[in-house]
Amino acid sequence: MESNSFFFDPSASHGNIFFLGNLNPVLQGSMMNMEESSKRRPFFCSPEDLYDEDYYDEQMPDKKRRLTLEQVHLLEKSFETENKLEPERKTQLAKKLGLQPRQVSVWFQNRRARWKTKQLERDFNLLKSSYDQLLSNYDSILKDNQSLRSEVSSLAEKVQTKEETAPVQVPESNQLEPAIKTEERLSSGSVGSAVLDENAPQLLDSCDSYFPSIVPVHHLQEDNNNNNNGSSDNDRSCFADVFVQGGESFGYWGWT
DNA sequence: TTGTGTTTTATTGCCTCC
DNA sequence: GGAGGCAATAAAACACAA
Repeated sequence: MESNSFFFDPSASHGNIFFLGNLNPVLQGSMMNMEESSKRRPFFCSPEDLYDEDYYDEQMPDKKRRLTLEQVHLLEKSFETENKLEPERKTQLAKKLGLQPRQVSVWFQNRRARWKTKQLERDFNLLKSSYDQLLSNYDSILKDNQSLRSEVSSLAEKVQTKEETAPVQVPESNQLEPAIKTEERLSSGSVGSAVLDENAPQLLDSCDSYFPSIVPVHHLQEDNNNNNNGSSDNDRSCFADVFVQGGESFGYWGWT
């Protein structure tokens, strides 16, 4: 079994017992009733007594004993400087704390495990907040997209009305083509966009998305198909065709 | 006081490195 | 093959509500 000496804190100012706020019932009992305990054994009168393993074996066989605050504090400090324990430091610490080297290495082992858990927790929270941020950006883009769409269709309506009431006079040879192009360009829901000109970023007929992790690719493909039919009202589908220039996306978050 | 959930100490078994 | 690390787990110690 491990050392039974840890109630002794060599660095404590009193030079013997380091009293904890949370002592186990056995110890608390012995402290509450000093007279009784002193009958059994002189109450930790010297460090040597504390190393008397036979005594502990009698009193608390195979019981786990918690480290004192002071011991933990020192171990924590040591852990801060280096979370791995080389043999020399282990023996030094063990000596200083009155622990078995094995106890020190076990403590470091457990401490690393705790640190890892905490780290995972932190990473999770970080990822979650980043995800939430993306989601809220996504929502606002959806809204923008929706309002732009309605703007486009209202403009298209206006243009159409204007053309019906006052047909544009064009040379005979070119009369048909521009009219068709206008229709095409202004028709909503297609992959192309009426609000984009040649110099504007072009839409890619692909599944590229700002949100690869949010919008599944197969979903985007379906949406694109719908778009090509010119009948989709799905906002996601519009978003799937995020503006892309030269094969690189650009957008809210400035990534390329 | 007791039941229950959490934390801490310790063990075991497996893996990697030298 | 031994030493040391890690994950999983046990069990004691502890906190706290009812």
